[in-house]
Amino acid sequence: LSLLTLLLANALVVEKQPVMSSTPQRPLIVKTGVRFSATVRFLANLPEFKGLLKVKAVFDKDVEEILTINRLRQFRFLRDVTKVLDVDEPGGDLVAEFAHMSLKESRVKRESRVIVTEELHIVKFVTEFQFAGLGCNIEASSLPVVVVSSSNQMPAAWASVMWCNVLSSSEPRNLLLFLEPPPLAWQQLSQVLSWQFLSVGQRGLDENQLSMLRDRIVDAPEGLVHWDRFKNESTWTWIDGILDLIKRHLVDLWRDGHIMGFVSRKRTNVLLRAKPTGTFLLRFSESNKEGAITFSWVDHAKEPQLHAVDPYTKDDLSKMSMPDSICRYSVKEEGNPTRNPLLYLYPDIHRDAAFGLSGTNFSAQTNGYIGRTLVPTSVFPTPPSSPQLQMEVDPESSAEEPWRAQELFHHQLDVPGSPVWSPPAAPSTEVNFY
Amino acid sequence: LSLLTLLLANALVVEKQPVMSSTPQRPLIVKTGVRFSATVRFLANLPEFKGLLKVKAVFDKDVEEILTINRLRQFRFLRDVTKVLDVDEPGGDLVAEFAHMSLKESRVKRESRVIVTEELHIVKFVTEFQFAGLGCNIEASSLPVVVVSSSNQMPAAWASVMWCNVLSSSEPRNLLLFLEPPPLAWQQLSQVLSWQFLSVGQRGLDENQLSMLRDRIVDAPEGLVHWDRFKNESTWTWIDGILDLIKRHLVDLWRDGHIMGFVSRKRTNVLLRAKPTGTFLLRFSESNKEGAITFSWVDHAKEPQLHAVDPYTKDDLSKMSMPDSICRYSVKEEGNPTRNPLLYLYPDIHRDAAFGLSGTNFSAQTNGYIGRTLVPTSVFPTPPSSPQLQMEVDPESSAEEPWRAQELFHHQLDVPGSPVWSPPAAPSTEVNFY
DNA sequence: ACAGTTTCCCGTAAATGC
DNA sequence: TGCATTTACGGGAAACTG
Repeated sequence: LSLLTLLLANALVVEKQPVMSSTPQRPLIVKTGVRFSATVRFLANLPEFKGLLKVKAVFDKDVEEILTINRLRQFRFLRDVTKVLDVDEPGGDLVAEFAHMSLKESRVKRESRVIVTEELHIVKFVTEFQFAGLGCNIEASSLPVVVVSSSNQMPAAWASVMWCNVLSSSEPRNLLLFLEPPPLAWQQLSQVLSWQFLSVGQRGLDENQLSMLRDRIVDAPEGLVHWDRFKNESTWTWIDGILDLIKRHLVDLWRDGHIMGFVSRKRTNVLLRAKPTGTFLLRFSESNKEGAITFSWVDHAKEPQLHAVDPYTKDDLSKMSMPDSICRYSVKEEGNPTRNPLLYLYPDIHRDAAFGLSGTNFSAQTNGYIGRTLVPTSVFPTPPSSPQLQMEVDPESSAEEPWRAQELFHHQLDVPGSPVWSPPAAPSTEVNFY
Repeated sequence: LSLLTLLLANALVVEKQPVMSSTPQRPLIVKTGVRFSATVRFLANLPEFKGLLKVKAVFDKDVEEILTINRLRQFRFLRDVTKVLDVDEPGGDLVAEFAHMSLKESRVKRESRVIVTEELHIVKFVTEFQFAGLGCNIEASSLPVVVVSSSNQMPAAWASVMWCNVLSSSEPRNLLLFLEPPPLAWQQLSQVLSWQFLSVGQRGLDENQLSMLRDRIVDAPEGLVHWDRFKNESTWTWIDGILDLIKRHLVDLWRDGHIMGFVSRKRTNVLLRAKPTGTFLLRFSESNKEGAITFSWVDHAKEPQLHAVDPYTKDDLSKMSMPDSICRYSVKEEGNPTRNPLLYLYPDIHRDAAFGLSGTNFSAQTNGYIGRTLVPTSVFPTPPSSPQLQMEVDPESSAEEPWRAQELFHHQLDVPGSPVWSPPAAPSTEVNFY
């Protein structure tokens, strides 16, 4: 009998994914009061057990030892907690699908050294099996679960899940991981980060992007990243804000590799300086707390000169999409007609080839009304009037004469090759979470 | 004893208002699962009853006769349904405050000829009073209550409440009012409508506005408005959309009387035609299903000519406020510098006096980044230019071909005196960027 | 007072019911 | 199938709680 028990214990497998999210991007985080689902699959294909195996979900079973050290929050299921294993399709496995699970916190005094998004919980599925008068219990366990009560906890929860998943390959499962969170090698962390971008934006991070992130995140010479440092505002919160920005507004551009994104200001200057006037690139703001993206362009009017527009946040992009913001961008200099200084996406893609003449342009009169459009506009100070503006505007350049446009045209023909940064061929590096 | 009963019955008064809304604009509508509060006050100041009167809230008490005709939805309270009358402040009345009431629908088969937002319900507060071994019951009743389950039912619910409130002064309370809803005299309805605007926007409707509404709403010569007509899309739904627009984006402008709003296109033309070029007014779109607002202006360039911009919906106004949209509005005519054609708010208030140089203007460079602003722009076709070009003038024309830039440049120098449009005396009529 | 955490609730989208 | 009505839940803000 004990042999049978072991066999069955290894035969139960738990699949768990959030309901409502067709692309399960952020699994293993459960929000109280929001339903989720789990499927338990009996791997040994023994249809003769059909109807005999009743599975029950139990939250945080057998973690008493944890509660003596850390008094974590306790939760209970609201409904739907037992199912009978049954064949899904003819000849298929025995499965039980828990479709409408939902957690509610049991109000007990919490007393823990870790914050709630560092609490790791477990959902166990227990089978009680009656056979020839003898009973035995079989269990299957979910991956560690982070329970949140509000979506404002999602970024922190997601950080925990990432950290956990990286460590699970090397360490035995440890629900008290965050009491003494081990550091991660950059090599490991970078892969998980890249996978985030792949998951959210259908494209991972390339060498150059990872290199910039490494410079920003890793300070220790050994190449380790510590949990406290990773979790702080200028690391994960910053990256998560960018992921959010991509998810909401930039999926297409990111997927197509039109966003260099993680590139320092210094390197931006180096790259663009070697290019003709009007070459620009997109990069994420390094200072902005919430995700933000800006474009920088080069102007060789007299001497090489670099400009960057005030970064766009999600609020800005909800007013006008990035392609529109680029294609309609206007610079106004006193005495000159407005113009769009953005001509070539680095290295040498024509602006409209990359960003299209997207969306609605000026609409004609409709129904007797005059159409209108918002035009993103920057005003450039005119040379004589701006001595106090210490910024990057070269007071001499100012593009007032028509010959300058000729120069632009000349540059356009004179496009050299040699892309310093080339988009990766296909999203490659990935970490499998399932 | 029966005398005492009567006395007490008249002495109970119910105050009812939604929690969470400091200005109780839309009361007597309760949403399932959302808490509301009610205060029951015992008018006869008899502190000796303190602690003896227990009040219980009952939903739809004694409306059995209604259920035989109309099988309405049934609801029950989730919690907090009994309170003991107590003195609030020293020497004050006896009151009971039901602070956390909330309704849940009891699932029974509904079978009614009216839609759910026409169902009228009642909350009764019942007192059981024990005195010298004798008991008597005292009741107090709320005003009719409309119960909704989602905020998408609020406009319809609000229509019912308005209709009800007008009729309650002339008719006895009738929970089956909407089986045969009586028509309303315009005189009555108009007052309620005006009060809505007062409540939402701190200013009621004036004679002219009401007159326009009357023309639109009342068709019967007797001056009656019928419920079915009022409730339809082009009446209440339209008005409610405008109320919503005011509440979200236009409170200040409405309060200050800068929005004429309800004025026909024809009358707009008459008013503006008699005014100098650049005079404009704000009116609500009559065709747009959701609330929308437009501005019309007059131009005496050659012959008197009226223009109106494509109306702004709440989506548009969430991208840029109305004052900003007005103060930064730009018209682009080929060969001319852009200009703002809006000079004087009807009758003769200078634009900036009414709408200020509101909000953030073009910000200079911040943190090394170049500031940017959205400029609402319309392109006007120029008479002589090719007829098929009358729309779709690319605003940027990005100076890619030198001859084209020269042409633009030439045009710019060749600015004719623009006799059509004369600048006003006060600060610059140009779009102010700083 | 304050930070961490949860609850509340609008508005939209999806699901449900008839 | 379509419409009426309810449920689901993300996200922002208020409320809670030590």
